[in-house]
Amino acid sequence: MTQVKPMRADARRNYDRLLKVAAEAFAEHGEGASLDDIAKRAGVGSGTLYRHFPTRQALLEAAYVDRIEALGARADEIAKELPPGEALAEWLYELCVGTIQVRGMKALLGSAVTDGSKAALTACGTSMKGAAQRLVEAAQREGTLRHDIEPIEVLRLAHGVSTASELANGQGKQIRRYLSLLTDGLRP
Amino acid sequence: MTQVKPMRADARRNYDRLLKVAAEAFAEHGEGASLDDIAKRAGVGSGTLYRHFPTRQALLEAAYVDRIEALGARADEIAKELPPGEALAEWLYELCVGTIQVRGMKALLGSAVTDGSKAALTACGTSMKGAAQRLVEAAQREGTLRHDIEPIEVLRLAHGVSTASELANGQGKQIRRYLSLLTDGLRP
DNA sequence: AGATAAGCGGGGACTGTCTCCGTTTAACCC
DNA sequence: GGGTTAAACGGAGACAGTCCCCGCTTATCT
Repeated sequence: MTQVKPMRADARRNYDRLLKVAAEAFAEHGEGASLDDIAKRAGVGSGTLYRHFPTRQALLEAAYVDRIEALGARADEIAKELPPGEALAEWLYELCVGTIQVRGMKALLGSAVTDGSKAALTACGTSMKGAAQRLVEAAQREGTLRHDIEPIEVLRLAHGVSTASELANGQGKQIRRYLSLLTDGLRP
Repeated sequence: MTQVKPMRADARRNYDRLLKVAAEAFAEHGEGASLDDIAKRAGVGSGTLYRHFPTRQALLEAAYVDRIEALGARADEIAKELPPGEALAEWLYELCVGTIQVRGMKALLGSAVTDGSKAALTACGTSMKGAAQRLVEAAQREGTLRHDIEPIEVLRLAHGVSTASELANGQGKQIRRYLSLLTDGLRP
């Protein structure tokens, strides 16, 4: 489903450059980075940017899908190496680190787990929810995680932990600490 | 230290109207509400707004100090009615509810507990930290709360819980649930 | 090479922020 | 009351960002 017809060569070139520049810009200035500026730095007009990516959200998502999907794949790797409970904790840790370090990703992951918006069906949202579901269900089967909790709730809570850690501003030192508080609370 | 010289009558009038309108606007449109629009709705020029409140943050704070201080006072009321551990939990609940319901307050409370910015010394930051400290220390003395946790960390974690609850979008139903997860994790 | 439609890009309308400075007016003194 | 003065006002305008529109360019196919 990537594309019914292959893109024209120039379109493809511009698309790729925009993505590359956007990832840098969002990482540097956060999700509020100037879109016209991204267009300029990619050497295209703003019209081109808005045609490829109608909203800021769309660009944000496109710029980080690969990273998100890597995180999804990472869930399965970790699941092979550690017992379910620890695997979940470790994956959440990596998720939080990513959320904080790559500045633009916070907004993206946040909207991916927001209830009630139409953003629920984005590619990266699906990927995250899938990964979370596998780890959560395994941990519940093992008996190290409460049964009265849904995968998406775990993602939301992890987002909360990221927010709290960000406030502490200690270059991520707090993440493990705060996350362990959460996992303690999540035991049966 | 309210004011060395009393304000001129017109200045005081404008100041008050701005505050009233600002509280409404922030509640309605969130922290991003248009400042020029607030000025217009208050019937003053934008210059007047910016003279009284040099930054968005300043206006936000001025608009909600009374609410914040009420929350500070509430801490002591609750402390009289409930044993320390429960008192802390109840106060955090009210704090989270306020954070979510009054849209503009989230940004304000967030920056109040952010480490490393100069915003640390704001009036409402001090008020919150004081209230948190009293409840946290009481609970620790009682033995229902870990000793290796600081008051400000509790505030940051509560902010995280608010964020997570907000994502769930269930009109605050999740708050108790998510908060109890946190308090479970915070037990010794 | 020529036809054609996909794609480009930047000008411009619009919204919001924030400052500057000429004008107004409250407060004080006689 | 009337005059003086400094505090306060207000809105024009410079600037930055978003986003759309439409005449021009160019990749692709024959």
